[in-house]
Amino acid sequence: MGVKPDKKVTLKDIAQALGVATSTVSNAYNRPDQLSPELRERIFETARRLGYSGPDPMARGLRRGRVGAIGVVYPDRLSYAFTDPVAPLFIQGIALEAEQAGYGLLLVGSTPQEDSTLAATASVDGFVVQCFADGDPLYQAVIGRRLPTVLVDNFSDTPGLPWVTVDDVGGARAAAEHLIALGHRRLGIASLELTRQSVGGILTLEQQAGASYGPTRARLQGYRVAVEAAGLSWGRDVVVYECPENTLEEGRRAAEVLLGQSPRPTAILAMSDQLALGVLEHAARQGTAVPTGLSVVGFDDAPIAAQTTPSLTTVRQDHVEKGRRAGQMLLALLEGREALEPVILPTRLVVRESSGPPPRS
Amino acid sequence: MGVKPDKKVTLKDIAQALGVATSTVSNAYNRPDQLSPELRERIFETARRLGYSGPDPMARGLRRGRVGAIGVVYPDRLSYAFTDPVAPLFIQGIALEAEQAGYGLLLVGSTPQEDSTLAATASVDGFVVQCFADGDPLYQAVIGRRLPTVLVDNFSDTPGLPWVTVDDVGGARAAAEHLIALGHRRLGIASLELTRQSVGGILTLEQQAGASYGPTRARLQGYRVAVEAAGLSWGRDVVVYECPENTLEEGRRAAEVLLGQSPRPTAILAMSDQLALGVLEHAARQGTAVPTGLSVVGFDDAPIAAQTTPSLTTVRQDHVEKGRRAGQMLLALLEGREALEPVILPTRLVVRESSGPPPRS
DNA sequence: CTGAAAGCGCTTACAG
DNA sequence: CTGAAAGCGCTTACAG
Repeated sequence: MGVKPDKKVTLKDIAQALGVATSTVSNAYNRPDQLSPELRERIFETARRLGYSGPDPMARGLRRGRVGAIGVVYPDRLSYAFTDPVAPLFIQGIALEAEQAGYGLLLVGSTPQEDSTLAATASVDGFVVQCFADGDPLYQAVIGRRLPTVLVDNFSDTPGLPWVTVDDVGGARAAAEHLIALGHRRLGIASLELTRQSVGGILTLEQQAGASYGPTRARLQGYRVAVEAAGLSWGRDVVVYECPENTLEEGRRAAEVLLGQSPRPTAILAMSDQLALGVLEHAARQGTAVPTGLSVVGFDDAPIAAQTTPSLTTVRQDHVEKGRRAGQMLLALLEGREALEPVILPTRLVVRESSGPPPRS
Repeated sequence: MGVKPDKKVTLKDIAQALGVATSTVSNAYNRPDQLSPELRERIFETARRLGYSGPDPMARGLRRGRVGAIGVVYPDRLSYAFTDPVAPLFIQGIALEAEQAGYGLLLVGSTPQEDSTLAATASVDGFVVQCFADGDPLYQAVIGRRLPTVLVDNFSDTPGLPWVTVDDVGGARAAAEHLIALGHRRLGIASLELTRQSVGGILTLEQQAGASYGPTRARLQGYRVAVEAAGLSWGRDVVVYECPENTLEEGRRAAEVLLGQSPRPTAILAMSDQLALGVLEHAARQGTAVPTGLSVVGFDDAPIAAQTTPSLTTVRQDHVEKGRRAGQMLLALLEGREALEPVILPTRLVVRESSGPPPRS
């Protein structure tokens, strides 16, 4: 340490040392116009000398009812958040707005102990909450705080809070339509989690109906609309595999299982680029050429999607913008401005090299 | 909103409603063993009914002298942090430790207004500070807080605080030695910033001597040791181009300028993978084959380095581990345990496809 | 321009 | 097991 003082120096100490009232010292920091520049400088000088680092943030926060921090809540362990290449983009978007307004970002996730104390005890002025499953205790803890809160990504039980989401249904539909238009008649889906703590595997129709995560549910629906509009049977021509985690490994496993089905799918729709990259990896290892032997379509348009070989056909959503909008909505609430209207951001199919006609057979 | 109560419900309200002392209500939340389970349940029941969401974090923080948050300070605008593919890994490392101990992560950067108020007013128990240039006001503001603080990445003026860094000198040296061993005699360096708010460009020897950022200085030194050990002249055989930002675009520009020198370098050492990827892009656009026409070596071993075509030869450092160690050191301080010793993490050259012998000429 | 006083919402010895 | 009291460090009307 070395710098840690023996006892905390407070505003009061400065006031005493100078023989002025504490309110005057407070004013020196918060209302420069309320005292002479000379006195103000003497106060700062004394503060420096005594090692006073300015008003204590917690005491000030308590008094003012504002700390200057936005809570960004991740539905899982925080360390997992950074496994996903698009999570940083979303946070960047929030940061863009927060830094303008002078707010910091408090990242909150679940703890290994599975309690939700962090959300219950986080010193923040409001929350941005992303993609929770119904009944998640962490989510309940956040809502229980009754702070200004913005919901991101298709919540199923939105309690009247402002929200921003993306057109998951439309994006998924466009992805499936693209493959069907190319001639594919047998599709595999590498799905994100449907419910909390799912174990993964091939899903029955009944299990699919129980999807609790908003984006997952919406994307399944979008795929299905396209499939049925083309006269195909969702139950017979499509296999859905649920990945218990959004990782490369699970993407590989999904590909392995899906390609082991018979009849074999000629294309795989992945609900994230992360999963799609795993599918590409599996294909490369198996010597399956993409797109001639297998078509792959992702979701997100992560920066890496354009850089892989082959580059990835995917559904683009603007994660930075999603974060910005959420930040704007929350700041409007925090600053007492008029609440912003909910927003549905567009998605857009980006066709690259990983999709093509199915192999002739 | 909808959920915002008219007036804040406090612990006192619960106590009054039940006719017990406030301390009893407080105990219900903090010391379950201090009262009967029945009374405790009645208290929670009343809290639910009145819409009390538990003890106010700020008041509790003020009283206890602890908020449960670690400040992670980024030397620039926070939104830039997520431009770098390795920043999330570092944060992930800190998160891994913080979530174990029940701490949240408060991300703090500079604000567009260039003041350092956020660092001065952030409600945190301690700081992890990464890579500041000498005299940066944001850094001064953090140090001025006199909170437990851990320094990451080669600080030049370390005021006796615990720190973790990596062997930048050794890594850079290994990278340069690798190229020299392959036969390269003329090197270009795509450098990270040397000082705050630098404008970039080719650097004179004198300018190089003024490097203020620790890692930049250390890597320049490492490259130089290798160059001079091989009997080459640092001033004559090496061109250093400073990139004012760590982005793909600046990497492209660096390549453009460096390859415009005469004699032309046959290899480029980039101080980050991000810059190296920019160099690769420029080469691809110019039709310069890598590694046959140009060798490129990065720094970091970001996840994407293995995925590019050609894959990137680079210096590996473990960003997650760096974050973990910083987190461990800070937590040791916060929890009053014995301070951990400073750590220098190893770096290691990872040879991939982007480096080879120079073209014959 | 300056100062005395109240109070933000809680926790913690301490006494019973 | 329960309660009265002090105080964490500050800001904000308010009076002068």
